[in-house]
Amino acid sequence: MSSTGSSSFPRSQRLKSKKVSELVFATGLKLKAPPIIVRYLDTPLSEPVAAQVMVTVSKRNFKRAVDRNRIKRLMREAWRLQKVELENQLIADEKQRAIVFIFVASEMPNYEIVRDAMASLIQKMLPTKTAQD
RNA sequence: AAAAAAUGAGACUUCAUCGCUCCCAUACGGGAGAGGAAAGUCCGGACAACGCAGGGCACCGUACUUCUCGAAAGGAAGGCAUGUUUUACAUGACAGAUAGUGCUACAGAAAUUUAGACCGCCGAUGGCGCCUCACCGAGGCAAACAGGUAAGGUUGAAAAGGUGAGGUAAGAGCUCACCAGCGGCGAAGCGAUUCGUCGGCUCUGGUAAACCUUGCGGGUUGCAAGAUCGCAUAGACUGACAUCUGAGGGUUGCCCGCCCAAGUCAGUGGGUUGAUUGCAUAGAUAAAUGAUGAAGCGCUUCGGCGAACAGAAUCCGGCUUACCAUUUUUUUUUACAA
RNA sequence: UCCCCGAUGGUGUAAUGGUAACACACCGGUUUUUGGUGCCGUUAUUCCAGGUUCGAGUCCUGGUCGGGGAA
Repeated sequence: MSSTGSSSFPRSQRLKSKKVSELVFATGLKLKAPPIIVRYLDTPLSEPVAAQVMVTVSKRNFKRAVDRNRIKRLMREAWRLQKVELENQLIADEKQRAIVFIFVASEMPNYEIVRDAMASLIQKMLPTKTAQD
């Protein structure tokens, strides 16, 4: 496991396992900060990282691949720049976490909306973690 | 000058910081990184597997000519047809309806192996009736009985060439002239085709984006093809057929042919379903190509915006569809000036 | 990525190239004291745009939307 958090986001920090993702959708905790919903679960991961993240956008709301690609890139960028605090907390607690971000609105967002929603979600995930301890 | 249409170009640029994917490097570090359509998947090709040689049928595609491209339903030039603002553009699945079969509703008298007589026209010829001529017989009149007739009317998308003249009892390509279509011959052209001439019109409605016929072309399946490694494994039971005069299999939509052949097929019930490669001078596999700031440039309703269509998944060529600002060329219309 | 299908009233389905039919639902009328039942009626640019044909839901071409399959 990498010793400290940083603002890089390599492939090893992407959630790719079908089993883990199904487990997250079935039993993970759920938090809302419109227009994003997050589901997450503390579980052992295949790679030695603090967290693995997946972002999704429904094809039903955004028909064109260009729009879906842009929203997913904005969400990844917002996560990359704000994840350090949560990562450090997880490393301190020696836990691994699988996280899925779901974009549920049907209108194109700008970067400020995505960044603020992501910040709100990360702050919400921190207290619940500390409360369990 | 404006508007509209068609057509071609164009598809923001540079720098810095933080990141992402791949490659090179021991390391520091360095390099590459979405489109004109990446789209639709409509054509064609590369590549791959299958067939053990080969042949036939079925099926599918295609259809004016010449040239061109590795090939194609692509491109260029030309011919013909249709349309229009009619002589210049646009469009065209432009082989065959005289090989055969089918369909052609309703309406209409009649809708296709020279059809069809409802109204109409005629009734020369034959017959019935009446009248006149003093006979045999001849002539006339009326009706429309037999019958003739496709000129005219009616229906329909379509009624069996069109117009005119002759002809006839009335009519009819029955005859003639011109036109249209068909066929033969000659000339021009590589050719599609065009022009001229002759012939008969007894055989000629439409539909082939109906079956079909003719010519030409196509083996089938697609990177989830395929290859390698790994993991698992299984025998059993039931039924059928057969053991060289041979079941079954290779074998594909089918058949012939060819090859293998002692066990095979079907069902019940079980096991496995990971990775690498294929794969690229962008290149992954829950799928990278982004965010922020500055300057320039463009637009602006002076707030600002970076645009429209749109995001590589084996690759290449073409087609089709979508498309903002700016701009090239052409055409048309309107206005103004000379 | 590759290969295939489909689209008909509000819903579910029909329809040899020849008047778009049936059932349920909705709405209106009628019968009934009222409601139900029954009876009568209304409701479709056959997904869109072109083409072939005398005539297209059907045949052909292009597009839009929806659905399915693959080792």
